[in-house]
Amino acid sequence: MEKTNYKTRQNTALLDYLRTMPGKHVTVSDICRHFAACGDPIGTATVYRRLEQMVDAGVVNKYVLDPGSPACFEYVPAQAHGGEVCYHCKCEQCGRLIHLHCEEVREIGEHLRTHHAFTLDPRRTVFYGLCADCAAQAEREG
Amino acid sequence: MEKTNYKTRQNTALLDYLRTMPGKHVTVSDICRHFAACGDPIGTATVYRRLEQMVDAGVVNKYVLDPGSPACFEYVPAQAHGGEVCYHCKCEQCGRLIHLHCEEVREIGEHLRTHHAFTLDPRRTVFYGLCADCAAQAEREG
DNA sequence: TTGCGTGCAAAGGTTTTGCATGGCA
DNA sequence: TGCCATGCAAAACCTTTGCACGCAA
Repeated sequence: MEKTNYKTRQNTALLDYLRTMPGKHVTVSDICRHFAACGDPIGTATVYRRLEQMVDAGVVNKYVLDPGSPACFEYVPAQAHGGEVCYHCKCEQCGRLIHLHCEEVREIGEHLRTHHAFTLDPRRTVFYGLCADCAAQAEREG
Repeated sequence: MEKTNYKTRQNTALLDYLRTMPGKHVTVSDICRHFAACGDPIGTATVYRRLEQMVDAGVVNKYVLDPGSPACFEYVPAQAHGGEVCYHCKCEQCGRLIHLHCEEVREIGEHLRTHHAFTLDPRRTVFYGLCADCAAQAEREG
């Protein structure tokens, strides 16, 4: 269902920028600040619109943390497209993003489909929680 | 870290209302509309403030789905306090929210903790994908 | 009487949308 | 030339906060 995709300066620049940091997450304001600093500014609305397209196309992942705080976007490396899909764990404390390639984890998708009639979308699904460091710290603090 | 807790009309009414629908999701505007219709209105700010307290106390769960759309709140039945949380599947197509109480699904948390040193937070984690109906429809059209 | 709880209104922030202009094809 | 993409500004939205008043203890 991808719409037309003109090759504009902004479109190309945005994708190139995201490609330089696969797996890293950035916010819309991060992106706008970057291009503004480069002397090649891109409008906020345009960034939102292009990003939404990329998410639909599966090229970019979108993560929603808290309401009020901006959403995070992340470029998905090419090898992950359509083949090696990975899940993500996001630490609520330090924001660290952990990639999962474990087969056991992927089985959850199978379980959901067969037992719950639900087709899981790994691109959109994020496991939230605490990473080892932050969990240990929370443990100490009580 | 719970603060003082006066027994006010609003506080009691809100908790009573939530208790009538354990496991169901409501938004802040849902709540306000309900009490306004009852002729016993409660201010929006108050609802937010009391809800935040209840979340801290573990009496209520808060789910953040999409930015822009309101957060969902859910009363946690007494027997569930302290661990018995459920997972959620959100259909990207029709927006339907499905509750999961399956033990197999919950095992994913165990796996993540033991094999990936990640402490899963079920209250924040939402599985995105397609429900049975929408998946079937996508199949036909695709 | 003390101090928290309440509610209104306004602020704060992110995201979306309307509309005229500019650029790709 | 036709039409989509862009960008500015304003709107829409949820949520938080400031402040005066009311009510529980």
